Amino acid sequence: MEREVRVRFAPSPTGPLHIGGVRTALYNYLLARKLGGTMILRIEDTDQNRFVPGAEDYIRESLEWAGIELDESPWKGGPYAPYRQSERKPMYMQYALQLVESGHAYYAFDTAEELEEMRERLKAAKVATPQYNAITRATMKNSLTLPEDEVKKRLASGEAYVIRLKVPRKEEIRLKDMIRGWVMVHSSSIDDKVLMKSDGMPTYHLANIVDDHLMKITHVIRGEEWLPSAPLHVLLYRFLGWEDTMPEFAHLPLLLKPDGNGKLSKRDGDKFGFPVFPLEWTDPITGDKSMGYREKGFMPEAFVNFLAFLGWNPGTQQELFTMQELIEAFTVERIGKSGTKFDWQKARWFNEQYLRAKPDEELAQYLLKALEERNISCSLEKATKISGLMKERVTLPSDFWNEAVYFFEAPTTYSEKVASKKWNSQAVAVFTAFKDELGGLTEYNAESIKELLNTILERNAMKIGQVMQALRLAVTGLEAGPDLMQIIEIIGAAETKTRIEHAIEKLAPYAAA
RNA sequence: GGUCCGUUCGUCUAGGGGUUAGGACUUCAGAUUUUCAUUCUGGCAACAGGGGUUCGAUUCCCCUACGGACUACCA
Repeated sequence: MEREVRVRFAPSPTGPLHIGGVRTALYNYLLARKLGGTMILRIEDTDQNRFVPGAEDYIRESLEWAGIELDESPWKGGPYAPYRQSERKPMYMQYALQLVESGHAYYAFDTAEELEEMRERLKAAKVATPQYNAITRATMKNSLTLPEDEVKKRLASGEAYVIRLKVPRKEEIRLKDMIRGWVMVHSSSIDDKVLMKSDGMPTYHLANIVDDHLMKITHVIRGEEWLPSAPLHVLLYRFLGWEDTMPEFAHLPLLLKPDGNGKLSKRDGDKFGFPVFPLEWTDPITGDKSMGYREKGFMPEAFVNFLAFLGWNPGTQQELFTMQELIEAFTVERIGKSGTKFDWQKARWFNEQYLRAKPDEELAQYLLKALEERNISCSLEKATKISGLMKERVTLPSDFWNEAVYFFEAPTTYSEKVASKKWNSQAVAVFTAFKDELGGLTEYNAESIKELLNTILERNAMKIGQVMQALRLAVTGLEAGPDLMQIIEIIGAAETKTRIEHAIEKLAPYAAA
């Protein structure tokens, strides 16, 4: 009984998709592609109260950016459309009614106050888990306790009601999870979950089973937070008569906070100083901004590679994977069982690796963009050269500008440390000759510049190590950076001359000392 | 509280009845370099605890501890 593999990612549009969600989507995608199956996205918007404008677009854009392709989705359509549960609303009631008719569900008329009262009562009676279940339902207002004609009357009068699942009192429910193996839960620990809400919408529990069945889903990969309700879902498949085509389940370990307490949440981004969302998000109500990996300058390939390794590994020493390689290497069996703490350092490391693998000319685009924003003109050739010099020392694309400002702007301040240690009259003598002769070079490049410097040093009976730091100081104002001769080549003879002259003037007190 | 899930270096993890318990990130030291970074070499660093089973347990079983999730007419 080999069915065509169909997996789905089913987020609800209640806010920005967080990286845990992206990882879930990624694993679904990897499995689908690995097995030649279909990747489906379904929007779970059965809670109208929690709808957040823009969230759906955010989900689409995030997945697109990450390179997770959808074969069927609300935006693309597909053979099982619609792919928004709100648009599928008319489909659910019949299944709920089917369950009522077969005796596996019932109508309940209890008000919110009555439910609250019941819970309070049970709590007072020291019941461990106050819930609407096989025992307590006998004391509530539902079609199990009310006379039949009373129920009909209430229904006919349009009174608000919900449909609840009639969970068996004593039954061992077994569930096979691809990651955890057999999980056993007793039905007495599950309450009579609401299937249809009083607003006519199904709850997640009903909707996801109905849709997964109708959409012929074969594998459900979702977060571990769903594990406790998975037995309930098994029950639903059974009562609906769909047990033989029930999908396989895989519950992913959670993404945890770096300090090891609880799952990674929205607020952690600000707290720890790294993004927890793929894209920047502005809360439509509060206007609060949350940073995103894309805006931070992460490359989608690095982001995906890093995410894939949060809870999964190929079992080899290889760490850098393209999406295609991930697809080939991915297996559910190699997903870990335990929660994974988020490691920002490692995330940065992945981005560095990807950055360094890029050709200089491509990296130059980041620099060019930063320059454009500041109205500084620069040729592609020059930007490419600078990028090549900088690539070993950047983590994020923004570093290209941050670390290379001195290529475009003369220093206004000088490192005090180097000035006091290395700036002296002998060095100044060398630089004075150096800057004057620089313009006379027939061939102007890093090599000839170095040659010139060496010649002058020889004349003064000095060694290169005695002046390099000071020269760097004069040209860049800094104490560290890439090869200085290359910098001087890129900056040009005239500009270098000006900078040295300026430095000699400004640093005169040090030379005198 | 109850139910369920989990626990190998600080972090991500490999491994699996007998191993010097391996790698990566971080960190430290050395080498190279005009500096810093890179690179290279090397170092520190782990099987939560207690019982079993076994000739032998980090690995299998149980208990404890700790961590986490869930416990809504939210997903």
